[in-house]
Amino acid sequence: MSVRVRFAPSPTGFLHIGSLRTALYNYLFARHNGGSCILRIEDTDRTRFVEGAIEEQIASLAWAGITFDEGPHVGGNHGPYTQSERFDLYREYGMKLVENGTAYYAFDTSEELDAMRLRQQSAGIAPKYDRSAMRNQYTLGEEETRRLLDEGAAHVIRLKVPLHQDVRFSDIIRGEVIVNGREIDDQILLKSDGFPTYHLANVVDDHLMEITHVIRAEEWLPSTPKHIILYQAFGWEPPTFAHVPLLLNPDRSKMSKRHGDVMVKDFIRKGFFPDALVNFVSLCGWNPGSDNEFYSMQDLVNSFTLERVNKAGAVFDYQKLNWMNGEYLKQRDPQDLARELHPVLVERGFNYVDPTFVAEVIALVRERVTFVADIAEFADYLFGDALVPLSAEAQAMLDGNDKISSALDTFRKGLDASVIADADSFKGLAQRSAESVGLKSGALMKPLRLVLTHREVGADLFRTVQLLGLERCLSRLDAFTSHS
RNA sequence: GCACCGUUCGUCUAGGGGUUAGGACACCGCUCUUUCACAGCGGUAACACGGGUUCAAUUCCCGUACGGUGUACCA
Repeated sequence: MSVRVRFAPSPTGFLHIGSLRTALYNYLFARHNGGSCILRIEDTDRTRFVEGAIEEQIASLAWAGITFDEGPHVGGNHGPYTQSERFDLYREYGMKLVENGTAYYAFDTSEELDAMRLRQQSAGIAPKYDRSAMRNQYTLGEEETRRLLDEGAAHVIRLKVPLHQDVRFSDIIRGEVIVNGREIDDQILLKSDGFPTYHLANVVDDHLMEITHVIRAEEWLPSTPKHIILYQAFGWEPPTFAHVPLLLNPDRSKMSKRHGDVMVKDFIRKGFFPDALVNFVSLCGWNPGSDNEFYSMQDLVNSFTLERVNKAGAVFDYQKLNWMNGEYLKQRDPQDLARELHPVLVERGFNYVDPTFVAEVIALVRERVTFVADIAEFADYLFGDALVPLSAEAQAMLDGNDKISSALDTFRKGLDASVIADADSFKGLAQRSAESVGLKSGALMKPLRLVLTHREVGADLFRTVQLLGLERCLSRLDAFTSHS
């Protein structure tokens, strides 16, 4: 039987970075095994539905290079892939369980349930549906149940959990997990609005869609026994489970927006490369047992196995992600990067944005920044004529320093096309200019950089001068001279 | 509270009965250098604790501690 996995988000908001990783692991596992990766939308909670969320999540996944073989957007033989479109199915399967005695009607109001939990809490026992004390099919009797149903009373259908039975399943990542039946709640399967809960819909769909491996976040581990019971109740073979560890905040709690950006769209907006993000995220909780840290999507597909997924949660290290993006930045084709940077430059109103020129600037400065867009700020003096104001320290260094002024003046007089064309000529001129006032050439470089770029740090000054061009260099030197 | 899951440098991790416990990010230092960065070299830094089992345990077992997740008519 060929592998079939699914990624099953709910359309309640933007795609979370943790979800991206879960989707990625599903995708990698499917590709690695020549199987299918299915997208299923779990929108059974009508109150939490967010307009446009499905589209956003699919787009974020696609941005990362994660595509699906079946799903609401691409079709397939096991559709529909949106649970709200499968509404009737769940009722039908829920009723099968009522008929075979593994599920039952319950009529309790939420107030009654709250009261029950309160009672249990104060009695110091675990909150759990009390089948023998609440208002349900068993306590009310067949006749009364029938009557309530006939008169259209609000009701739910609950799973009848076998009390005296250990539930066990094998998780690829965790190993054998055993839970005592008495710990498991009589989960609601069908809500009073007729919609299924996650638990029912999930099991029914995974079975009907012939899912072989359920790869999902660790937060689902505690409810997996319910799902196993559900499979048993239906008489179905459960899929293989693999619960992947959580992505964590620095304080080791479940990763949330409290500590920084967590939505994929935030990472896109910040300018991360999709392959850098995918590379980084794949290594949060998994590694192929090698010291190499750089993997293309194809590399990941080739080496991914669930057996090498870690058990413990991983703190999401933004700093290391930045580093990795910088590494990708250094390997990208400058021409491609120029295309990406262009709109940013235009938006900032720069006028030196010829693609070839921009690519040269990128090649010069990219090892100093993390994102392509940073280059617009880092090398603004190359893209436009307006310079940022000099810092106070820079001003102090240049002001009233006769030696430097004089050396700069000498430099300006000697600057011509031939100097700009050749690094040695440039260095020679700088040296002569400096020595003319008894300075070392190094002592002139900083003032020169300040005058030409208004920045204290930057890339190689000769290359910078070259890219600036003679005209701009002269006019900036002149502007300095006329001020001093 | 109860259930489940987890625990190797600050972080991501490799490893696994006998190792100088390896790599990466970050940090510190040196080299290079016109600055910053890159690169190169070097450094600080970890097996949560207690019992077993064993000739030997960081590695296997059991506890404890700590942490996380779950405990909804949410997923």
